[in-house]
Amino acid sequence: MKISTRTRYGMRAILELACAYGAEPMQIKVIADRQKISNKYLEQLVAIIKSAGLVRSVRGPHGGYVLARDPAEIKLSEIFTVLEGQTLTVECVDNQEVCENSSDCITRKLWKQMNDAMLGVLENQTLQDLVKMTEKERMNYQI
Amino acid sequence: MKISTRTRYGMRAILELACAYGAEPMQIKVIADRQKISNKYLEQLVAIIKSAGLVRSVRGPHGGYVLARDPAEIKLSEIFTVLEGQTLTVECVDNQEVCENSSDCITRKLWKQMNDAMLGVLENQTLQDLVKMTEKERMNYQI
DNA sequence: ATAGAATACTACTAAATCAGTAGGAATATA
DNA sequence: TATATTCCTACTGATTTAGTAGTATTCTAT
Repeated sequence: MKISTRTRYGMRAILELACAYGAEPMQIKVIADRQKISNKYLEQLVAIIKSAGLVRSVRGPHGGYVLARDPAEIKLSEIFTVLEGQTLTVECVDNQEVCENSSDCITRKLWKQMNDAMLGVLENQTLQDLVKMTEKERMNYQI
Repeated sequence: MKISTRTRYGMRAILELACAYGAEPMQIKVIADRQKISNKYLEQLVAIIKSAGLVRSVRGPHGGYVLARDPAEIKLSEIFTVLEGQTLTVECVDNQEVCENSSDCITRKLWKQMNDAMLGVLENQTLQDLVKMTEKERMNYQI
């Protein structure tokens, strides 16, 4: 059970944009270089994030991408869902109807516990929290 | 991000064996029928569980499988790991060396939180807990 | 105007994984 | 010896993943 590269790259990319919130648009190329991600692949990932309304784009020279909302207003769960899909463990957790036994399935209760445990982590943090951690990390590095 | 069918089926199968702990060996066929799982596929899954030492087998007529240890002594994390693999979110969480940036990677901290959240669920429950829930569920049904 | 910088769009692909199916070998029981 | 069961291995179609590739579109600056 792994988080896809798509989600890992996408999260790193949007964190870059969150760190640059309020500044000039940032280009795919810049993010790709910094994060060591394939330029072309990242293009597609950012397109996904954009179509979800999390970032806006500016075309042409000096263009790039900017975060669409304040980092404090973007929960990590929202980003994760866009990139990885809604299901965190098993489909029947979100959608009882996919299995007729779901109402009294014991293992489903287990998957739901795991699901909710992850969801708690993602719901209780925003991009702003990651930005702060990034800044703190950079300070440590400088000292 | 989904838990594989392998893990879901395998967990249901071992729960059947846990419910039958102390009784006669239970055959693949019986489990497969009850859980509506392909017989042949389940054979392979139980083989995985067996090679991990969680169940023992008895060949020939009246044979089948029995849980190798008391259900209370088998943590759910052990079963999950055998079926799904060690990684719950991202490899670098268990294995820092797979990425040179892991030491100051902010997103890794996030994946680790999610990882630990799930692990907490799996570490703090044993098969015995699922057996009890199963019995309770059956009682509700009878009333 | 036009060159160039950037995003936007669409199609293709190699590799891996998943969820099985299939068939027969080995072993124990009655 | 017939039968019930596990054991072992090989194959397969479908899907997903992590890209690569090429071109079209849009905006800016000169």
